[in-house]
Amino acid sequence: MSMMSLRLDAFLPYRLSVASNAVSARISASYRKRFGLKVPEWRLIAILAEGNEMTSQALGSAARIDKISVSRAAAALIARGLIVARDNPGDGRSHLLALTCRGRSLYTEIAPLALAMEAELLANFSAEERAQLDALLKRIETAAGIDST
Amino acid sequence: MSMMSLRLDAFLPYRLSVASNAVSARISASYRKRFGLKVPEWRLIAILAEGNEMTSQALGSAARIDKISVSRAAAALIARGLIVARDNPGDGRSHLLALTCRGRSLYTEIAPLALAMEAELLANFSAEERAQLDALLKRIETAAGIDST
DNA sequence: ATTGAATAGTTTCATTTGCAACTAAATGGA
DNA sequence: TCCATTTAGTTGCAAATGAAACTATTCAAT
Repeated sequence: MSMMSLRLDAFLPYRLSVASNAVSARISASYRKRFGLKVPEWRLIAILAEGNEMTSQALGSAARIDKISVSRAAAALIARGLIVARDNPGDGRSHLLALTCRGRSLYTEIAPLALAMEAELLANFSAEERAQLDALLKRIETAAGIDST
Repeated sequence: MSMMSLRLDAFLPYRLSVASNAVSARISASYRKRFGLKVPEWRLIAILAEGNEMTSQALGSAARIDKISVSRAAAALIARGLIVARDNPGDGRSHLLALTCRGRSLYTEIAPLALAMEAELLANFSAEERAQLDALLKRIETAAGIDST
């Protein structure tokens, strides 16, 4: 039988891309419009808000953003006074980046909004289903190899 | 309690984007390298292979690609002789697009490869888990609104 | 029929992105 | 110590993408 059936509709990369784009279009458009933040900028802020100052590299690996995008996103955030860079005492090539007060305060504005939008999206999902989805996505990532720098 | 915890790591848009990018990086890089096809081009071929000739619009809505990208992808495929356009007898503004022999033969080369890569990715998933993942992704799409034109 | 609004598709232009080359600092040997 | 190599991060340039304007055709209403 030479008839292999590839229905695009049932093809994982397609499914994932469509779902991801649909979600992203909704949510990222919102913090883009309201706060002028692009996705990488928002991610950097979110990561910095979770902990302390860190280098571009650490930031990029935590937020899964390549170094070029980190560089550009950081430059934009610094220009807006949302983060600051200080020399890294341990390595003269890099800086340590941290949220400013304004950055942190922006974060405390966005985060609840982002969570609310996520909650709305997942309104019809039981806790178990959410956990399943999360677990399945993590397994997919692992299977695909964690290279998406 | 004013402490809302948004761990980027557990944030659905982030999770989806990372998973989608990881999968896409793997698979789309492969048919890009081997066949010189970009994602939209591959999608058009896959949709056309499923059925008969159709207009750009129908194609775009089936493949979830906006009309600009359809236009460009179709132009590229026509230039390579993988699809043909003929006047749409029913509407002078549009064309009917269909695979050429070469296009179909390219498809029969790629499709098994694509399915094999998908299978590899899902190797550790039971049939039930695959079905779950698929169903959950579809529900997410629906919840996010089917606008990702 | 004729005109005004809507639709299919393309093109142009501005923005975004990604790669490769670059600077600067650190590391690891001879 | 000095040189070669690696690593951190930035920048310049080319390709990709997206929004808005544009052309051509159809549709709807008079």
